[in-house]
Amino acid sequence: VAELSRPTRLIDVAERAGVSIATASRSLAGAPGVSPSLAEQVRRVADAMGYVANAHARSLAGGHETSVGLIVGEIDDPYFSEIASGAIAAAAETGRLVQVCHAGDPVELLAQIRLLRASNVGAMVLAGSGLVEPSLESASNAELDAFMKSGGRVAVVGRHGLDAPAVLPENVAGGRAIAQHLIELGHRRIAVIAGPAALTTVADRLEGMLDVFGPAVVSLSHHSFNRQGGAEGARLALADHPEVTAIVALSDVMAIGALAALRELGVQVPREASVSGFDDIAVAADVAPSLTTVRLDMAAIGAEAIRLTGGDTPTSIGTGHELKVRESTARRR
Amino acid sequence: VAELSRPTRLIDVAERAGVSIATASRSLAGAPGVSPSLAEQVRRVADAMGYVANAHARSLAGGHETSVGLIVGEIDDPYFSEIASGAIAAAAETGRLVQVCHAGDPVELLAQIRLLRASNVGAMVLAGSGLVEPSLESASNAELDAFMKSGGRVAVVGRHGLDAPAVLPENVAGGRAIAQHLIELGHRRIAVIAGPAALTTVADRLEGMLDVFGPAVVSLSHHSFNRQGGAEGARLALADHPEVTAIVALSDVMAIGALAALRELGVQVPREASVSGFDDIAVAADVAPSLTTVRLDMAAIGAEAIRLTGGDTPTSIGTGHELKVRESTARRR
DNA sequence: CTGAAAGCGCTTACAG
DNA sequence: CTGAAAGCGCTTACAG
Repeated sequence: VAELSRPTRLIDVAERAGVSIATASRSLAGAPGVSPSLAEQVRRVADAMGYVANAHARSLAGGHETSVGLIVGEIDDPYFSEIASGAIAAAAETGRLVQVCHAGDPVELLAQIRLLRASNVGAMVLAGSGLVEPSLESASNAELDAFMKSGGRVAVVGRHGLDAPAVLPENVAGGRAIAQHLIELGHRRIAVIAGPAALTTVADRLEGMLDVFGPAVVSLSHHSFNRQGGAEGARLALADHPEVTAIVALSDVMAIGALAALRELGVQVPREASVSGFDDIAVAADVAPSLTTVRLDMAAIGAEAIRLTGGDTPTSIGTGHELKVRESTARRR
Repeated sequence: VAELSRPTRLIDVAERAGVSIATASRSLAGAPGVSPSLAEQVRRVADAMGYVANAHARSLAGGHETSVGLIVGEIDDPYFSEIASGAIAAAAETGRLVQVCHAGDPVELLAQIRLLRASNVGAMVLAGSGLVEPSLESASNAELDAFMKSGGRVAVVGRHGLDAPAVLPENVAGGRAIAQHLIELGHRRIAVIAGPAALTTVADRLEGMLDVFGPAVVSLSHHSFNRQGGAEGARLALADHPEVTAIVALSDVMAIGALAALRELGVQVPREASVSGFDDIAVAADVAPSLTTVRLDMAAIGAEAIRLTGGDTPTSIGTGHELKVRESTARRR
């Protein structure tokens, strides 16, 4: 097939097909103004030559973008890798490629948005959480606004201070559901282990929980949104409040860290303390004990976000949630 | 900062700095032939304007590539997401962006390589396994060869039939290590649950294991390289060979599936049967029971692969392995 | 050391 | 319906 030392160009296809590059371009784009039979023939030639348009030239010339940028906190985190998986699959459906970037703070975020913009992606998806304090987002939002004004499409996951279509995970309702579950099990001395207070995701989940828990929360602390943070939170909570009967983590990954800490401390779950998570990452059902959590379906969230960058539905959509009761929570003894 | 509705261009910077675009280009590239003070001034202006070069124009004009393609099986799989995480971080060190693609079979692989090539990435990393049967790789290898001939850099993870620098996970040695461990624990009736026989990764891990196990293997079956495949394998193995005392999965994800199946069947691990995995994904320590496995350090593998696309070390490198003994394996009773 | 100009591979008005 | 030509934003020989 490809014996050439450089990719086949449009002009190669045009020559072989005996047409101008303008006609070749139109034929391959399916643009009007070419006789159907000629277009078909050009397409056949292009196929046979394994031709794929140079994305840079196409982009520079003002054609359609084939690449979309996806900004996550850490692809390593199952929450984000499941979103990315859904996004990559959805993008592939329309022949688009996904550029994945890490951005853990506002400075990195701004840098990545600029890089993505310079890379001339057609769209960007912000999968990371929005920030509670708007001023911290202002620089990156200005850059995104400029991107959108120049025709770029943006979609966000969660509550951002940005006028862009959004996929809204049901964080408040999910928080309420998990809290309800624990209250029904009789728990009244509860420790909440939260992620960074700066994130809207954390604020929303917390809001739903505190709504239901009310005074049952005896301890609330903020930690990194990872395994380590969860372990730390669990140790601190139990040290300061040994009377706690349930530990509520704001993500599954944190809950898994909490579970590990409790194991080390010799605290039996759920006999001596219930533990719950949030997200329902794939492995939540396989840890010990299996984790009671709120399912968000991150793959669907990622796929929807990609679709929002394609269509002309500038609205926001939710994606549901579902309480998953497993072994890590039990009636208070 | 950016009030414009379109990104700042080189010509904007040049005008503001009072120089030609040629001089501006050289200044920003750090190319020789510009007086240091002028270059410094241009850089200051560019910074102040938040200028980032249009990657497409740069690429078309023959400048350096800033994007690298990473082809994985499924980003959702922790094995690959950990590789991707290391790769993205390493690429960011040199200001490069990573395009992540899914390719589950030779046809998809060929399509993704072409798309990546058309997208004019400067380098590609094949993170998925090579294939035992060379003819199945020939089409994609031809495309990769053409890419390399035209100056593209390629690095692969694992044993591929391709003349490119490679990061070689120690699959054979790792297989031997885990097998040794089980033999030392006294197991002599062992079921091996492997991934697809078509993959060199599977062939290599198997080779190391069978070397040591010899006739102790009473059952060997191939399944999908995922949780489902592991569960299926465990059920089949126990149904056909109830005398088995150890189940060896060829990846942690498969082992987690096996653990789930055994739980459903009421088989106690490790009391009634030992179970081992391979890879040491992050969650291996947190499942129930925690998983004995071989640690490969995928993040390091991903980072090394990216580095191989940058340097001029066209060699192959290994990245070590380490037996991690946890709760899922025990002495035969 | 600096600049004018060609060219990368496309797409899209503009002519015919 | 088809083609010649301009132009996207850069980089890099080629002049000076």
